[in-house]
Amino acid sequence: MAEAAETKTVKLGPYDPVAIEPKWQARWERDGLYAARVDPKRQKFYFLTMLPYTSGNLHIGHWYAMTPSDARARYLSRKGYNVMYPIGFDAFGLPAENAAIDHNTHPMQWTYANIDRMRGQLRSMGAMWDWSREAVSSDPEYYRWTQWFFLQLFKHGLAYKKMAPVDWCPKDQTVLAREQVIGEERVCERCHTPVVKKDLEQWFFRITQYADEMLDFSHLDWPEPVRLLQTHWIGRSEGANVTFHTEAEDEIPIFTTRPDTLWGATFMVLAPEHPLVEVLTAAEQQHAVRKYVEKATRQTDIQREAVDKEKTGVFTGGDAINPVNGERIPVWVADYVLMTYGTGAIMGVPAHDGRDFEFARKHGIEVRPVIRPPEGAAPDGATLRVPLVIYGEMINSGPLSGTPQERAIPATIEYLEEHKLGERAVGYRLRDWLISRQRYWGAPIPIIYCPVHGQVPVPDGQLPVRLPEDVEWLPTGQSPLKLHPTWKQTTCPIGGEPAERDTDTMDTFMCSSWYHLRYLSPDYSQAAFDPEQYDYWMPVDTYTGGAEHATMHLIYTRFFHKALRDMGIVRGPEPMLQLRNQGHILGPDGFRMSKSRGNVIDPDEQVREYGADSVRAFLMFGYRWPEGGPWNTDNIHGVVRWLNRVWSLVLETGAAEAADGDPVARRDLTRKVHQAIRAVSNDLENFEFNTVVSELMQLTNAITEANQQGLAGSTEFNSAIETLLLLMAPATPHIAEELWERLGKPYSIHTQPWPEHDPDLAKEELITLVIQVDGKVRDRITVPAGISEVEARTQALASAVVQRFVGDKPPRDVIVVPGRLVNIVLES
RNA sequence: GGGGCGGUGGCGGAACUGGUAGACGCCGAGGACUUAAAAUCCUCUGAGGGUGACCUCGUGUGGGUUCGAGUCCCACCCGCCCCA
Repeated sequence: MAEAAETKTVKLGPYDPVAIEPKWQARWERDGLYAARVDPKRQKFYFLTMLPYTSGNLHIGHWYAMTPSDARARYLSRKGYNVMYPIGFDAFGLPAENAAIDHNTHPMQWTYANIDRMRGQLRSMGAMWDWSREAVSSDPEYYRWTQWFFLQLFKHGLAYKKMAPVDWCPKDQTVLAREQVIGEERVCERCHTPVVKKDLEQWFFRITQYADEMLDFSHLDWPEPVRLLQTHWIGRSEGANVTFHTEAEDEIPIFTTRPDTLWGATFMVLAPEHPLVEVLTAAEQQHAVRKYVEKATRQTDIQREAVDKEKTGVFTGGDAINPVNGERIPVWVADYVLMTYGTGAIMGVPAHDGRDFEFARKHGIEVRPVIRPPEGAAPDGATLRVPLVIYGEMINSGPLSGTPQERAIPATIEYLEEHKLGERAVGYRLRDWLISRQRYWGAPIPIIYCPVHGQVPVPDGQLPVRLPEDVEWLPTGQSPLKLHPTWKQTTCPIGGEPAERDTDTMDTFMCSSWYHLRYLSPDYSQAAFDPEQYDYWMPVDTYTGGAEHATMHLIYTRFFHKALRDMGIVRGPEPMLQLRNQGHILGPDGFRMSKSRGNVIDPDEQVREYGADSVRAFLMFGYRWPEGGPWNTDNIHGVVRWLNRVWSLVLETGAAEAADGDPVARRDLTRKVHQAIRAVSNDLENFEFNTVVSELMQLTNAITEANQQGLAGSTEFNSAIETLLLLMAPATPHIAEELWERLGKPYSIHTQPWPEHDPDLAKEELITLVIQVDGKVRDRITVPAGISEVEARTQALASAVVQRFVGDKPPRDVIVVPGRLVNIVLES
């Protein structure tokens, strides 16, 4: 008894998050509360959230992405899973160099200073990160393995070097992956400078080899929009490869999804960069073609493909032979055909393609319909006003005329194969992944060029190929490593000849394609990861991050996994089983936060002012997580008030003498508690964080009311308070721990089992039965929850209000929805 | 042009498989406490009308299905994203 009295001596005082939060953060870390260890007896859960780029300051957006994830990871841990929730830094990349230029420092210094600052900021969230698993992609012991993976891809024929026209950013002085060129204006995603084309020898990964497999999402619980985005990005299309010829027998291969329109080809178009342009151009067209090609290459990158753009082009003066009918058709050069897409040449079928139609009409080329619309007569090409982008019966198609719609494409392909003119083919929009970068701050490509042995991989024992620190890394268009006086000079690992290193670095998406593996064992030196850790933890069970990574990181990392799987390095069809995307927090003005706009919300300031728990709870409460929205300076007050109310409610009632109170009120309170357990659990499970907080607020309101009814000190009341704290702990870990301790409960609240709800206790005894007349609510009566349909009907008809509407006419129908409503139908 | 997502009070947002629209919170108004203010607490708060407990309207617009539609179907408008 004396002991009980002592535990109830509770210190009062104002809620001061700034005082309690760092204290608990330090304690949790000291105690290794969140260190995840392999434990075969327990069900593992690998919970991964996209790692931050080391941009210098954590953004409120990071909080928005990470703290609800953390709450869910905490919930799963309390449910009994052995949860691993790691964190690290995506530390290589262009912004480090650009910022270093601005700040007149070294990219490495800039990056590591940022990491230090960001570690502090991340700690202030009070998340359950296992810091012992931290990995930094710019550490030599990390990129050693990035390089090793590159070599594995190389050795398995998945990395190759080729000359290619690539997108070059003149400002950042580097090539970009196609994914990094954005918008109609085709600008660099970082600096928004229009990109230009350049021919360079570059390293590519054969991601296209996995195109088909990546269209299979059957192993994944990923959001439909991301799956669609990836499907469209991969862009599989079925059709045929057909080889046209020039009169000089040069081959012009094309890919078409509409082989059934081959007889309607009345011209061909080559991309300006197409090697045959020069060959085909007639003497009298030389000047015009050369001028056009020059102009096109210069503006290649600006709106070349835009649909609304005028279809410009020039005639080469040369002809090609249509293989199916031997007809000579003129070959044009036009910039609406891209060298990087397909084969860089197309057949022009103006009658049945929008862009070809526009081009033909503009340049006076014949339009010849070869497909009859399902209803109606054969159209006349001369008077056709819109292209017939349709499927139908083949006409004007030589031996295949009359082939019905369903047979048109297969029949044509059979014809092509039979006559050796072409064959069935599958085309993809997806291109191989260009990974070379002519910049400094990245992992060097571990290849040595030997005059005798050619491309020679750096032997594993010599990894990592370290990035030299003493370089002039300012952008010049050349790789900085190339300009270093000695770095590139080496000897051939095979024959010892003087040789040169590759001086490019790798796209940073390479680093982030496997970071989930480094988290398994960041200090492991025998391999990229410790197999024992892999066997236990992989695959990632839940992955959270922004949907904007759908066609980049999320495709690359799937490719990477599948490639490694085929090499026997990893197992399983996919690396990340469940994906959930959060939206974005905008500035209070509704625009994207940016320094130039001055609408950036600094999380540190918010934490100083309101405390981490309030910021966390507000970010969960104020938005639909997948959608996000503008930061709302007012709404956070509601959450702050709530936590203050919880604080004083718990502390004021914690010392209450044992009491009973009204039994009905006690049962009501218990019901609310069990309903809250059910709701909070469901919503954490389903990533519905806004209602998690609203349910916790409702439970707080119910307990406050119970307190006013004099229930404080009763078993039910104490249990309600305890449950409230247990349920709050994932969302607001610090205040929950602090109050838990002040109530004399055992450390730590974060290792307490998650409460289970009892369905019987959660069940309502009385319900409000809605009574409608002709679908309009006319009355509400309170009835026992288990009321029979007959009884519900009787009581509804007896309602005085209803009587007024019903009168003496017998109702046409009465619909009873058990537990919900009765609808009395009078009219038909 | 194609595809995706969304449109609910002054605001953020709730609403289970079609069944009480607006939970929870913000803002606002009134009141209590205070010398006063802040904080806190209480009441009200979709619109219109009858001045409490009554009716009408109301989930982007127009149609439809249904006893009943925010929810399902068709057409359209607007916003955001992706692709051309």
